[in-house]
Parts: sequence; C-alpha cells; structure tokens
Amino acid sequence: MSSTTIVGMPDTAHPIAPEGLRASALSDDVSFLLARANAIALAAGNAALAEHGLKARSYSVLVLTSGEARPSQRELAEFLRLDPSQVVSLVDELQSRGLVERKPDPADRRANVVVATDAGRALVGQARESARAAEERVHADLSESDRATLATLLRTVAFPSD
Amino acid sequence: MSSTTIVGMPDTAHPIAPEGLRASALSDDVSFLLARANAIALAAGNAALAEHGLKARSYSVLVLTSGEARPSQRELAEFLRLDPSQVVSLVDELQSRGLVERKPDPADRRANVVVATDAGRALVGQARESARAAEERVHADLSESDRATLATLLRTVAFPSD
DNA sequence: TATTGTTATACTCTATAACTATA
DNA sequence: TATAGTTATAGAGTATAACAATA
Repeated sequence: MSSTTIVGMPDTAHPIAPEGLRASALSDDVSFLLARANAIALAAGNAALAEHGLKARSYSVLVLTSGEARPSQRELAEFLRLDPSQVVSLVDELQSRGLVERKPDPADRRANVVVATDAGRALVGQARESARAAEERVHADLSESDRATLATLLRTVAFPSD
Repeated sequence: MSSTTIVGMPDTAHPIAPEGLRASALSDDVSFLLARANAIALAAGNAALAEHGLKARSYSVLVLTSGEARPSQRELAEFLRLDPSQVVSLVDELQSRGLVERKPDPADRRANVVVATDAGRALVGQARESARAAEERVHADLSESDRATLATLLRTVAFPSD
C-alpha cells in the first residue's frame, strides 16, 4: 500500500469504479482513498453550494469570518492552505458582494482582519443547510460513530502539530 | 459540522494552522478535514515522486497498469475520476517516456488497453518506496490500527456503491 | 444510436516573483 | 531585515464540445 496518488475532481459524474481496478494496489493506498473520497465530497459540496452562489472555498472563508476568530488574510491562507494571493481574490469577490469586510488590525497596520457582514452571516446560515444535506448523502453509508471516528483520524493528519 | 469545504494544495509549505481558527466550525467539518488532509498528503506525495519524474497522477496510472487488470483508458478515467481527455494526456506522456504501451483490445476495437512496460514496472517499484516513505511521515501520528480504520472508513466514502 | 478515444478550446486554479507599506 | 497584502503572469489542471472509428 501507500503512496500519494491523486485524483481529479470533475463536477461531472463518473459514478462507478471499474470492477477490475478495485483489486489493484491503489485501493489499499490511504492517500489514494483520501483523494478519491475528497473528490466525491468536493463535487457534492460544490453542487450544493452553487445555489447560493458559493463554492467550497468561498463558503469556507465565510464560515471562518462569521465566528469570533477575526482572522487576518494570512491566517486564512494558512488555515485553508491557500497562497495569500488566492485569498486576496476570494476576499475581493466576497467583499464586492457585500458578504465580508476588510477592517484594519489595530495591533498591526499591515494586516487586514476579515469579518463577515450581517448579509454574509445570513447567507452562510442558509448555505450551511445545503452543505449539511450534501454531506449527509456522501456519508450515508457511515454510522454516526463512524463519522466521528473518521473526523478524529482525519484531524490528526490535517493538523500534524497536535 | 458538515459542508464541503475545500482547500488548495500548494506545493509550498504552509506549515501551521492558526490557533484561533482551530476552534471554528470548520474544524468539525468532515469535508474540510478531508480536503486539508488530502492537500497535505498530496503535497508530500508529489514531492517524494518528483525525483522519479512522476506526480501522483502519473504514478497512479503506472500502478494501475502494472497489475493484471489491463484497464482501458475509460476505466482509468472512471477509477481516477478524471475526464477521458485528461487520461489521453497522461498516457501520451508516459508512453513517450516508454513507461506504458497502448494495446488494441481484441474484444472491442474502439478501446485501448494500457499496460506498463518493463521499464514502467521498474520505475513504479522505485517510486513506490519513495511514496511509502512520504506516507509514513504524513501518518506518523497514527497507529497501524488507526491507519487501517482510516482506510476502511475512507473506502466507504470513496466507493459508495459498496 | 451509443461509446471509445481524440483534439481543441475556454476557463479556473496554482505557483512565482515583484512591489508597497508597515514591523 | 522580515512580514502582510497586493498585483501580474505563466503554467497546470478542469470542463465542454465536437469528431472519427467502432459497437
């Protein structure tokens, strides 16, 4: 097993996996399974968020800026593993739609703190329902306790410093 | 919880996750954790495979065509969740390097069966060692039994028909 | 009529480097 | 001297549609 195989994430459906390949070495490769599971979850999530004019990324920024954390753009970039320049584009777009605001950080005048507006918080509330429903379909074959276990194990990989 | 948040996968390092955001709603979102874990595993895997002139995708094709399955391009596309036209490019490149061959499928003359050459099998053998080492580092915080559990849970999401 | 592989193209995402203003 | 945000651009990846050969 092992590797780090990846896989694309077309929005179009490639529903089934060919029989013969299921027995291949890749099917025991955690990185491959991670990639394929992610591609499926991402496609489902993007489809569900589209009705709110969001994608997984813009939804993520909206969630993160709707809480108490008041992240800077650099913090958003690190947490989402995006390049800072990509965060500029994301925040530009959300700001132009009136969903987030850039506020100067009083402690560091180089930094922008990004906060969701009331409209942004309202939208993310609706989007969250769609996202939840999509995730429910993706994880339909897992019990509630399986999902909790999966989350715990993934957290260990996703945040290695712990 | 829930959603379908995604995350990029830059090859450059964004090592740490900002403290404040760890407490946010996204950290309990399985789709977000899936995306972030995948981004980390993919970056590590691509870095490890680079010394063999491979990426996760071309490595995957090489693994799948090195076994007994003798997949067609369409089967590769479905299994890897790629568009058929992307498989054309991947196979073109591997074929030009003498690592795989297209063979006519005797049962269906429209289809190409893709098989690794001896050189391809030799390379994938070496690459597998690098990939394994990279995956070991990514999953260093998980026990052997945790990794098996993770693989089982991911397989359920990655191959929903089961 | 439908499917496999292919080509072409437009679009999005990713990687890099430079620049500014602050620290 | 280093960091946050920004801009620009080149490259990689993705989505779509069309076509020839075959089923």
